[in-house]
Amino acid sequence: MSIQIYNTLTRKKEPFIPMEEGKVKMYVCGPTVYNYIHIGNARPVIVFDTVRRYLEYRGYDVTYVSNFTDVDDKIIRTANELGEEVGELTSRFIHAYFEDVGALGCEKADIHPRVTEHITDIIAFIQVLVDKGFAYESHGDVYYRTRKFDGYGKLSHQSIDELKVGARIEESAIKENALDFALWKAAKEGEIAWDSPWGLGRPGWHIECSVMAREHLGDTIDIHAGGQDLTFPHHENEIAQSEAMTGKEFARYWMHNGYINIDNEKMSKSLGNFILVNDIRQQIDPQVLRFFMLSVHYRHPVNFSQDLVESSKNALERIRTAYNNLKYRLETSADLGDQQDIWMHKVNELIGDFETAMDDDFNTANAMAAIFELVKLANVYLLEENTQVNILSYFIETFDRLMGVLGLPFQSEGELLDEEVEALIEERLTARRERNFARADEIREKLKEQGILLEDTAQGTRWKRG
RNA sequence: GGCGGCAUAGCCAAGCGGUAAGGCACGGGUCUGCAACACCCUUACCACCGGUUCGAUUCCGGUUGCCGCCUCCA
Repeated sequence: MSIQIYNTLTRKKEPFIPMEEGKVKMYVCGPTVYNYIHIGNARPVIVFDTVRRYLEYRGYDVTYVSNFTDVDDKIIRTANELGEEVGELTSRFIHAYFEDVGALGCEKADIHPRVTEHITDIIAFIQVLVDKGFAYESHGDVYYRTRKFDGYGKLSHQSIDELKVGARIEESAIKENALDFALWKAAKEGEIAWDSPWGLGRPGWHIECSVMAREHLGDTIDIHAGGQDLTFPHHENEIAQSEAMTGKEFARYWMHNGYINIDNEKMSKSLGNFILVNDIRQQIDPQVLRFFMLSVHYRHPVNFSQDLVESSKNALERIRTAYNNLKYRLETSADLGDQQDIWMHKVNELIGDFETAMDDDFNTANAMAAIFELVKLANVYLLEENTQVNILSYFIETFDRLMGVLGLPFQSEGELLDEEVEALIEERLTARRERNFARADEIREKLKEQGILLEDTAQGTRWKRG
């Protein structure tokens, strides 16, 4: 069974068959860098990072491109307000972006192109559209002639006429049609600008993705992804631009993630109800945040609240505990060499469940259910008096692989305790042996205040940070 | 007005024709010197009304409620 992907273009799940066997070309729309990203911005980054990881797990060679919009109205406005150069502002927030999504366990794209590095390509692209009659110059701007492109509306499944009815855009004297959109914007006094055949100006928003996707991945790409709200107009416009330019299909699979809501309302910069990743990751383990986001199917909305994050924290803790218990048990287990057995067979079944879930349009919620079944299985195995190294190792290896796909690797607990703490643990052991439980509890309480939790197991006393 | 989504236990969330996965929380039990971890047990008339079907949470029609896109937006 191949991977099934829900394609916005066809509104159906389709078997995923890349153009070139074993290779995937993937483009994900990135942020406009004039502020720290909020957790809503982080969702597509996490979701599609996970998609990428799973494709790689499945053996695909993925080329992943994600852009930065580093020039646009909001950037210019913010730079003016802060009295900062556009370039300074954007590099500051690009840096912050990498820190934020890095903390959330997202790998860097293979290529992170920036608009300002592609101005020449953008101008050349627009020129072709003008030459082909798909674009026209007006008052120093250049607009896309939406009427001319037959497929306009095919992604958002709207006809031009329907769109016009709903459009809150004023009919403009500058544009031929209200739905025409800017490819190139004439510069206003003092704005950052580049020279072009149409005078000083800068690119419109939509053109950059068409150009950069083509530049780095070619005329046709396998997967184009982004937030649901980009479907229209952004992605619709990209299709119009790219397909008019090349005469070829632009993207074969369109994937869109749902929003993050706060109190059942969309979180957005314009509504002002956003939570910055930069703030929240100081308070909440970023892995918990990632776990939380992946606990819901990517196309569904997810409501954010402290309570839900708290329950995610406990859930993740259960997985980590099982993993650590397996590792701990390694030291006191028999090494009988490699041998197959019933436990490993059950683990394999759960790996199969995990893959079935992920194959089904990256159903991370179900994939996690498989992981929890694995947790249960591991815990039951740990109930056995005599555990074996090769079975424990297989559990551990499986946890590492599957959690790796979700971008939730286990952090090593390699840190050492200071001597004082070690001494206290020793003292407590002695106290317990002498059945001086008052002293033992006192020590445990004391260490707890320092964030060190002690657990007495059949294999000895162990500690963990809590 | 056009297009679309959602409504499943206290909470979160899968499932989408054969009487409901998983997680969190709660309660009961086992284990433990006590804990912690863990294990076992318990917990659902699948928004409402019709229809199709031997059979519907799952398909169709309608109702209600919530949300989104059609404007910058992940």
